[in-house]
Amino acid sequence: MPELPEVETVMRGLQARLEGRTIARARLHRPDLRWPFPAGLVARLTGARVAGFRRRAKYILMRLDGGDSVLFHLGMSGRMLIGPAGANDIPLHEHLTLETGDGWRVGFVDPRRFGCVDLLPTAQEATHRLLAGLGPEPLDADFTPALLSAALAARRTPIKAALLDQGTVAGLGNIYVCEALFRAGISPLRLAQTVAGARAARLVPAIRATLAEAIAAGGSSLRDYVQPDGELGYFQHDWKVYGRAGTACERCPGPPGCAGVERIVQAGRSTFYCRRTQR
DNA sequence: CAAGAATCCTGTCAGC
DNA sequence: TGCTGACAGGATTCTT
Repeated sequence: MPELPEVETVMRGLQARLEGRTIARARLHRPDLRWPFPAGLVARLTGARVAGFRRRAKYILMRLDGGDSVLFHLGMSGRMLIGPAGANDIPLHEHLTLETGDGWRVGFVDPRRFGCVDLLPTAQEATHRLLAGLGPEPLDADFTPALLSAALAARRTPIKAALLDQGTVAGLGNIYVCEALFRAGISPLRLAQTVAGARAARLVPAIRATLAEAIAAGGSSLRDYVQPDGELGYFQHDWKVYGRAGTACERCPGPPGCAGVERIVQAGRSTFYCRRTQR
């Protein structure tokens, strides 16, 4: 589920609870998620002070005093739950539990186990195997129409697939790609290399605005990014096309001119779009 | 090489 | 109410 805005919001929630605190206790409840947990993870976490956080694409990096970073990826179903420390029972599918010196508990829950956790020297974040190949951050100033069209110039795949490729631009997933293409008025079926010039000039701000609005919604709807049940980061969204097949497209007058939002399948994944306004 | 398919895993929901 | 099959927001790895 989590794409860039959700990951950003989860990270801010972790920041509020963990930054500057000491991890008094760390527990693993199984040996692996997508890959084995790194050797020495629990030992390194225990007693460590959390120096800060950053996000890169859909990865959360928790920096520890002493120069190591813990990398988290939430996969499809990963969640962070917080609550008071002390309870010894482990919620279903909670695989890693942290407890802070000031009495908070953070649990990493991931039923499908597509997520991952790694431990690396902070100085090597940029060259880590999972981070090295990532494209530009879409909210950074260097993500420009010129940069995007250069990245797309040789791509003979639909723009939908090219934007899902984390090497083109980092952090978009199926939902935000659909939403950004709708906002930009670009068909998901369009060949990636033809997204240049005016189309690239529309797409970059569309991606930025779609993500920024979602992050803002997360920040305003949750106090300290925590839901009442202790879940970090998730919030209600108002999609324009995602999951809305068969409903009216808000930009169109309706039938017979427009069939409304349609669902198609591209590379095995659902795409939602309006064929009248997205060209 | 690039692009599409298969794959990991569990939960949920629609339909019978 | 159970059962079955389709599907889910990711990203690597395998095939073509």
